[in-house]
Amino acid sequence: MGRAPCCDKANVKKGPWSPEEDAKLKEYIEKHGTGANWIALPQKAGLRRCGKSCRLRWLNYLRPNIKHGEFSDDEDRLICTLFSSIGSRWSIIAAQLPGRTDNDIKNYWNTKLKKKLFGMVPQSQRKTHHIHNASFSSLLQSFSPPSPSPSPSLPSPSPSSTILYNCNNNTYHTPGRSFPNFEVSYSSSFSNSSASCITAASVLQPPQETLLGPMKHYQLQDGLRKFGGEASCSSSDGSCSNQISKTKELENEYGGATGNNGANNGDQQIGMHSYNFNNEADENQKLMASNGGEANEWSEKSSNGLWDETPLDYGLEEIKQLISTTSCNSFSFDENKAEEKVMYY
DNA sequence: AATTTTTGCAACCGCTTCGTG
DNA sequence: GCACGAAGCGGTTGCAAAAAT
Repeated sequence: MGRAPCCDKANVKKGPWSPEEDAKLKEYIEKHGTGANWIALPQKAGLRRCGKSCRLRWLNYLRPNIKHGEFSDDEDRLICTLFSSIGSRWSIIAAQLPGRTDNDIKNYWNTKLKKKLFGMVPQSQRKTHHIHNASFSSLLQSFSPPSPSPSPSLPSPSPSSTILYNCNNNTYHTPGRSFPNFEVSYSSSFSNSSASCITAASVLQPPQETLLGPMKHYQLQDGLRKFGGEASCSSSDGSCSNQISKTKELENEYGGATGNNGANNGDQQIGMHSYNFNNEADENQKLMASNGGEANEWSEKSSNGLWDETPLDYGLEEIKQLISTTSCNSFSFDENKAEEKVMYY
């Protein structure tokens, strides 16, 4: 037995709204409000539409003070900061951007901002990713989760070693050490060894209970799927799931939670991506050898991938500027604004 | 000029959360 | 505490317009 439909599908119009329908809906809501009942509204307003559809049309398009068009740099930064803090919780992000809807921001992120931030890497340059040591560290910091800071006992990447990324379980590690409490989606850089060549790198929240709170899995992974395929996906069918555990209060996600911060998986490794912080080929070779050649396996796989986009010119400084202008740590969730939005509905 | 591909975004779908009895 | 229905939310889809070939 399936779920009861929210409306009579057979008698409901779908697809784009006509100006007449818009006018009817607007007029009705301006006169009567929503009556806190979207299901009953279309009938009262004389519309052959599903209540959900009416709600969406009103919220995303018809209600007053909706802002359309270009996002400002400030808005970009705010979106990035919030995204790096709370993930793809668009309604919360939208509450911080007056006049913007969650749908708008979601679309903007998926179609433009993500590309701006992460750029794309040509297929020919996907084998070994040489990342400038300091730059990568900076980037890790940019994406690191909000306060409280990770425990000093939480393993962190060695700044001068190679990192192997295991796309099967989304962990990374250096030889002899693994870091199951962090996730790194693959990053990309170019043969140019300058510090500004990184276009994509992100540290994701720990995939399991940690000192920072419950498991979270930011949608950055999903974002990267388009650019690189399998490496950014965690599930076996290639899909990328949003594993952010929803709790009633955001601070529960970040504050105070205790958990397992040291339970690593030993040294089991299935290296798929390799990152050479020192840009030293021989070091990387050693690593590959010590890893049973699995880094090579990845190289072969990736070279077959469809990754022919042109990299965007987003250097580290720009990313840092973009993200760190509003520090993650200084971000605070404004419950009042979110509440305002809810009440406006 | 015609066709194909890409992009942007409105709208839909279905799951989760919330409120109420 | 449970069941149910409505609202909220985020991922995905479909399609028109723009860009590329």
